[in-house]
Amino acid sequence: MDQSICPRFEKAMGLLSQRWTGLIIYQLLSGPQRFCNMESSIGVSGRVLSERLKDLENEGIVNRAVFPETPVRIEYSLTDKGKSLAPLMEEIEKWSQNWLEV
Amino acid sequence: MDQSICPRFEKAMGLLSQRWTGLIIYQLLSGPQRFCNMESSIGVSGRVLSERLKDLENEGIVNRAVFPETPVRIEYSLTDKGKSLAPLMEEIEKWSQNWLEV
DNA sequence: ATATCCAGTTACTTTATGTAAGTTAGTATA
DNA sequence: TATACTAACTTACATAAAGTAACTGGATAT
Repeated sequence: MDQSICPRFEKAMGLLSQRWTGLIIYQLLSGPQRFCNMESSIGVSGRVLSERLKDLENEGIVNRAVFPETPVRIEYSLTDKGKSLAPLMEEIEKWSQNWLEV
Repeated sequence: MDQSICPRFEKAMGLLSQRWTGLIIYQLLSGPQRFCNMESSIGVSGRVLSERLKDLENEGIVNRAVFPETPVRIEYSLTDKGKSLAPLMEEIEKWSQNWLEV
């Protein structure tokens, strides 16, 4: 294994190539979301969603806000770092529309 | 699980979120590569590299060319569909440079 | 008292990936 | 003739990641 690939690029790929991470970010680009909402709209299991949201929070990509209502409301949203992924998501969208069949 | 996410986008994400797929495409953007070369430059095991290259060939993203030399030379390269991922890779590169530490 | 809701967590199963050795074909070397 | 070397895989086995479904806890509503 030599040094040819930029470590930042590798890290970014490592993030995006985690299963569900891309879809989670994509969903959050349309606004803050609740846990149960993401679970059903993305189709990811609670076990993994919980894990991914923690990772993304640790990476500074996702923010977690607690509203002590009844029942408790917790909103996940994108930080600036997270929002800065919008152009990348648009590229994926464009490519998928130009090159993929349904 | 509702219908909110475009199925093409989901498929694109499904491809990119396979471990190693992004790095394989990224490496191939710099030109045709041989199996043993990718194995060492990316750091992926032969078992998975073989699997990924077959998948990408089936998707029409990668082309496999056999040169009957001794020992045999097999070159993997990107098809037009594969090359069309360049802008997306550039976005990942840009984002990683702006937002990630090494 | 029982049930409901959200946001998770836990235990257990299935799938994906890593590791290291083996295979095949064509030379080259001893 | 026998052994060795190379590239490109494949196979068998071990470990890690993800899926599934049941469960928890606090606050209410029936």
